[in-house]
Amino acid sequence: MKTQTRLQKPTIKDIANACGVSTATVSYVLNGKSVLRADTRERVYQAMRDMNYHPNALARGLHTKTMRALGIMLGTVDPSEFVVNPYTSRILQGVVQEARRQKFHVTLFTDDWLGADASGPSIRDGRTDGILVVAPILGTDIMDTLPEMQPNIVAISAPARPFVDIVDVDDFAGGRLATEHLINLGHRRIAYLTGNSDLSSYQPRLAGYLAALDVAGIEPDNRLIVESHFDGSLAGAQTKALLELPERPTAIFAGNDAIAFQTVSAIRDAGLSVPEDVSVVGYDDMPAASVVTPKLTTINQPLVEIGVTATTMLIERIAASESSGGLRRKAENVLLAPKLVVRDSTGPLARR
Amino acid sequence: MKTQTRLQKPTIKDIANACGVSTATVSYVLNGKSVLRADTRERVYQAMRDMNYHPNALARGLHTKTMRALGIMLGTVDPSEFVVNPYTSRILQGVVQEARRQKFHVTLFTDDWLGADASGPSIRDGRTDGILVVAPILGTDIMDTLPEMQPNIVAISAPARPFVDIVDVDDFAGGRLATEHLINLGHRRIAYLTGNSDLSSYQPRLAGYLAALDVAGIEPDNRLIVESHFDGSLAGAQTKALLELPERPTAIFAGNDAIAFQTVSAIRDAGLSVPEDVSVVGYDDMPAASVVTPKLTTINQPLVEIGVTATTMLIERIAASESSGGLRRKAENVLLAPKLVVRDSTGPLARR
DNA sequence: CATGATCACTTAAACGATTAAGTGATAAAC
DNA sequence: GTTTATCACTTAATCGTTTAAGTGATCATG
Repeated sequence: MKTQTRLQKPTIKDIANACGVSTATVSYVLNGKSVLRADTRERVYQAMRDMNYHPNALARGLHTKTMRALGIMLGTVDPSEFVVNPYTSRILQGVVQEARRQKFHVTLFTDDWLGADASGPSIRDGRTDGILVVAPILGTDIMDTLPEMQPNIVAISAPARPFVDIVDVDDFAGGRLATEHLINLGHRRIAYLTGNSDLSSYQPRLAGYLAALDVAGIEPDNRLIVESHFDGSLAGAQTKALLELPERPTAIFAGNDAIAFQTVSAIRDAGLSVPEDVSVVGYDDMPAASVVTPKLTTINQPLVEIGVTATTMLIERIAASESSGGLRRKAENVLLAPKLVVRDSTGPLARR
Repeated sequence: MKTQTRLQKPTIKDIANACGVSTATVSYVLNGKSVLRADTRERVYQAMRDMNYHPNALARGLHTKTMRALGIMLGTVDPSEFVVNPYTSRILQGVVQEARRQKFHVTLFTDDWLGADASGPSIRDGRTDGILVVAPILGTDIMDTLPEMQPNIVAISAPARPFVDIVDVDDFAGGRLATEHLINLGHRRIAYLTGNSDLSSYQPRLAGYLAALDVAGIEPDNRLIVESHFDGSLAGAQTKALLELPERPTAIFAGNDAIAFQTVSAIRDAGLSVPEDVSVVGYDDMPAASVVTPKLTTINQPLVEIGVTATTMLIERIAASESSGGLRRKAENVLLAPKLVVRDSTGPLARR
């Protein structure tokens, strides 16, 4: 039984036997933590190459308690959608980019996260050193339960919590930026087709919109503030309704580009043109925004940068917890600024 | 030193001690593989809840040699781009979707894959049960070296290899489909702005284009076959050149939608219109294709389905290798059919 | 020439699970 | 009343590493 042909992967023991040294020695050449004679080292390397040996990450991780891997918790209801969602996929791009630079792998958790009980198994099972929580839907309690399961957490686009680092784009600034732009063009009746109210971006963007109006001395009109949906499905009908108001808006601030596209279509369907009759500003600066006609004025969010920043912070946190033996660091809170991208869908208020 | 306060995560031993049973018993309640008295089981569950215990996946995986995790090898040069690449990101969506259904996690490997030596460490270090190789660039040798490092492999959009399952879209059919459509509209001078020749889709699509011409009795014209780049950067100038030919093409088959967008722009810049003067068909059916003017006729690839299929096959393969003790299965080869999506950028040949 | 350093390793105890084999008690069978 | 089966566990080996502590040889020191 002992002399069966070696079909199994070789272990450190096989290498040690082949070289006539102990497993400890092999481990030391692997990790370079001890002084070894050059010829021993070379002999071991040679055996590794000959036998096509690669260390087992589980055995190593079991002992060292580090895997050089980050976990990503997909905050959306359907995690597979997360990957193509233009918003989250660019964040993910930043994450992978920075993780790669620092030689970390990235694991997408596929568990169901709804309900505190269900959450947790895989985020603390040792396969990752820390986790990134991306845009959890509002109303879930994961942000309360997670930090005590896994201290190495950085959240993106999430409500603030003690002991959890947060990275987010400044939604207030974004809402204000878009609205100010329209005000500067002379518009005063500015409608706002908001995004979903169950996302954390809802409140601050609305506040930014209202703040801009306030500074300009414009009284907000509740009929001009309509809760739309980020998938754009509601925007057509809602725009139609807005245009049929006694005093119709001369500008529409759309909660994202998908809404903006539908808004533009609806405006045209109503026999009006963009931006001559109605200006439209979007949000997100998706690739399609620069390719449609008219090219969309929109708010660009530094999404890749968010991913990079969050990843940098998480890896820092992991390093800190390794050296400090798990002392809780106080939370950091980073807000990145969105940028206004002026294209062709906005123009000065037409004199009548 | 032994009586320090328990700040560490509890282990199976802690649970066993707390309940006055052996660790084996705790393990059995965890895995339900042995008959236990109901009250013992309940006592153990209670302790787990009280102490907030979760099993360590590394320790478990070390013994069982399975992690319920899939690895993804990003075949592109820059893996972070992979995530937003409209092609690969939809495949990834299918992968995550199916992995989630079967309760597998998905790990994005961030290693450098260029060069046979560099490749390999993490794909066989035990952290995943199998790997998916997505669209490796042609000319790399990973497809030769990988299978012997990790038998559980399924490749997407990769050149065929013994013992490696391949899932791909039928590029020949796609090239023929697009060309036939133009031929059916009466076109005979049909240019082809190909994609990058270093990708495996190049040859079969070109063959499909030529086959369609051949069936229609059209002599291929080398001046009409131009190697472009998938990022669209070359297409503008190349289209301009095509339009300046003595007998200019009446239709252009673009290697992908990005190329098609630039082609349409260039046609307009030349004072011509789409589809009246020149028909354009794209490839990929990106989201933007249905949003531009004119809406783009294009070839839709079942990308999500590719991801799902590949993942299903990989998980089957993993299950098979677990039960058969690593016997090599013969390779399967699945080709999925692309679909023609007719929109507004193609029209019948104008009578002159 | 005993003492201490230094070198180049080896020994052996972890890490946190799983699981085949063993055990003692009770119940059923003959 | 001995044997056998069943139940409900426990014992102990194992998975493949890491690493603190130990060891024997060689060399320099006072």
